[in-house]
Amino acid sequence: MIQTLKQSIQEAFKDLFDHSLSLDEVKIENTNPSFEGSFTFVVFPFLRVTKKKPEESGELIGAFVHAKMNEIASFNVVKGFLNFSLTQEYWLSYLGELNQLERLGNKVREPKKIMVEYSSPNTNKPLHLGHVRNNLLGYSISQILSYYGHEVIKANLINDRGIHICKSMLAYQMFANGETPESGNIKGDHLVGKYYVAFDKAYKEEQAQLIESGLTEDEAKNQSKLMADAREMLTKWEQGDKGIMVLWNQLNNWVYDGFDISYARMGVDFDVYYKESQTYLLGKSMVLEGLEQGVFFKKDDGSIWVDLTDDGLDQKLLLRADGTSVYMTQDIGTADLKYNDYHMDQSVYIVGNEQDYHFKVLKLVLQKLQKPYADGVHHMSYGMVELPTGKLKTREGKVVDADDLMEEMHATAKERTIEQGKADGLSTDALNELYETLGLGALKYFLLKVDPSKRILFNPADSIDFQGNTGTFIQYTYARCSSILRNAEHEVTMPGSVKLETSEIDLIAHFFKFDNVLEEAANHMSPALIAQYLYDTAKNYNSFYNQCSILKAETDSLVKMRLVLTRITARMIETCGRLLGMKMPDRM
RNA sequence: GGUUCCAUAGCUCAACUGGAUAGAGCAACUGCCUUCUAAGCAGUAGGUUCCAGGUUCGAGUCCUGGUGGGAUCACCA
Repeated sequence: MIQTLKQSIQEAFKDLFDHSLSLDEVKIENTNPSFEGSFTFVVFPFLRVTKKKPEESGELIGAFVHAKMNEIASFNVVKGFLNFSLTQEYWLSYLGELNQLERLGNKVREPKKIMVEYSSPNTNKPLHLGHVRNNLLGYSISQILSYYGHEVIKANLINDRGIHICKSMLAYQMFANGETPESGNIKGDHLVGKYYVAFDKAYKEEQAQLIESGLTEDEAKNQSKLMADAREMLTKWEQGDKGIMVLWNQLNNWVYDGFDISYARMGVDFDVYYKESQTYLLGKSMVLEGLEQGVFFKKDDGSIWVDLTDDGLDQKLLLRADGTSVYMTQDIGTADLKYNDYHMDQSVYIVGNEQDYHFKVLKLVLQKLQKPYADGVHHMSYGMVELPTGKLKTREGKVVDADDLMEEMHATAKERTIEQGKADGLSTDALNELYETLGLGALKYFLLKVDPSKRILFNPADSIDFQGNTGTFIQYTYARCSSILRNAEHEVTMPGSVKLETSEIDLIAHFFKFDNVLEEAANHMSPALIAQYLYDTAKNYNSFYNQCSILKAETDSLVKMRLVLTRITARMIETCGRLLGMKMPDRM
């Protein structure tokens, strides 16, 4: 349809102005809602070609296209904007097509194999709100890419080694008295996180004492026994010390058990797990290889660096003087391992924008090593979640815990449902499922509707809304559609000719935009575009619902057509909701 | 200080990548349940798009320079 319109305009230029335009030059936009019409062609850029005033040019082109295409009911020109309205017949036949579709939305023409790495937690503490945004973004982006037709591998890279892990291990040895998740009746990741915080507390006390005894801050840091112990533990770990390995495995397994529960509740999953402990050695060897090839250089103390000053960056450390690896080292190794496993076209990292620099370096390093996958490395950078007091910091207890948050959302959903008197007639199990669907739906929509690149300010004092532009509103609309479809006695098939109201045309025209939205969302990896579209879908439907009677419409044909509208709305909401990882309730 | 991202209604966010009179939600106010789910709908009010220039038919969007904020520039991960 858009294609035909473009061709007609192309012909109009040929005929009227003897000028050939490529189809790419002809841009069709959606008409601004405050004007009449559905599609708009802006003539301003072509005034040099038409050599006429904007209005006159618009009229000429409009008349030409109108005569040529019988889908076009009318056109109007406002200043340099040529607006086309389509006929009722066209919209009806389009609705009929939609009703036949197995699946809503076009697929990508050239599918790619894409790995999406997300979550990537550290095993020294439980997940917090920041991870929740990461998990939801990663999962949703995977869903969108996959639905659009790409082959997607969801990967989770677990940071299971390093000094931070040793800190919680050390504190566990010192303070835990052998506490286990069972004995303490505490989720494994929370148990380990507790000792990570305990380490920080003990460390701060130690520092305060040292400073009190007359040392400067720097001296105090250097003389810290706790930090020295942690470093020693890291060295022992790298040497494979038996006792350390046992402790390490035990704590990590507790954390994994905890994560599994949180992931399951969030509704996210992974196709493959990588662990830093399995990739850092590979990274080291790649760095040494690069050194041999002369891509990197060695400083006098034996540390290995890459010089990126020609690329506008600084020199960057790749391997410490003592030969131990840094963050970059393991990421180089992981990139290689991933590619050897899957040979994907693109490798997407869902990681916060605080690491923009890191990923710039990583990509450059891989390019310098002439890895075939280097160009496919893409950092999907997103904004941090912050509290009114600033960044989330587990060590300082300034954190919104993921499990607590999900539990609160569930509780609030329960409260609201009971308040509304909608909890009657459902079993306890069904109600619990509903609260979970509503609570998590509100949370997911809240985090995903925001442009990923922007940071989110989360104020724990004001709870996440259940009214207005919220997940609940979307779910409510879905439940409303379901209810109507349940009560319908007619078949949901397209009738013959019926007259469409404005609100009905608006809704159909809105469906028309979905292909475009899906493509944009996939190309930009932006669930926010889907969320926005979902909201508009619900908004349009509710407006229609309030203006038009569906089951009691004047004629059977009207009832059928409106049921089709309802069914497609429900499918659209369900489809888009799935792309965001949101479940839809049949009733609420 | 270098690099980089951001600044839109009281608050939280949009604006189809340069298009028409900058739109939603929350909060405030006014209507609408004997009728398919009122967690809804319709409406009122709320704006010098941080400031100053520039580019052009046209700028919240692009360029330059300010102001304010975030991130990063570690032998931390």
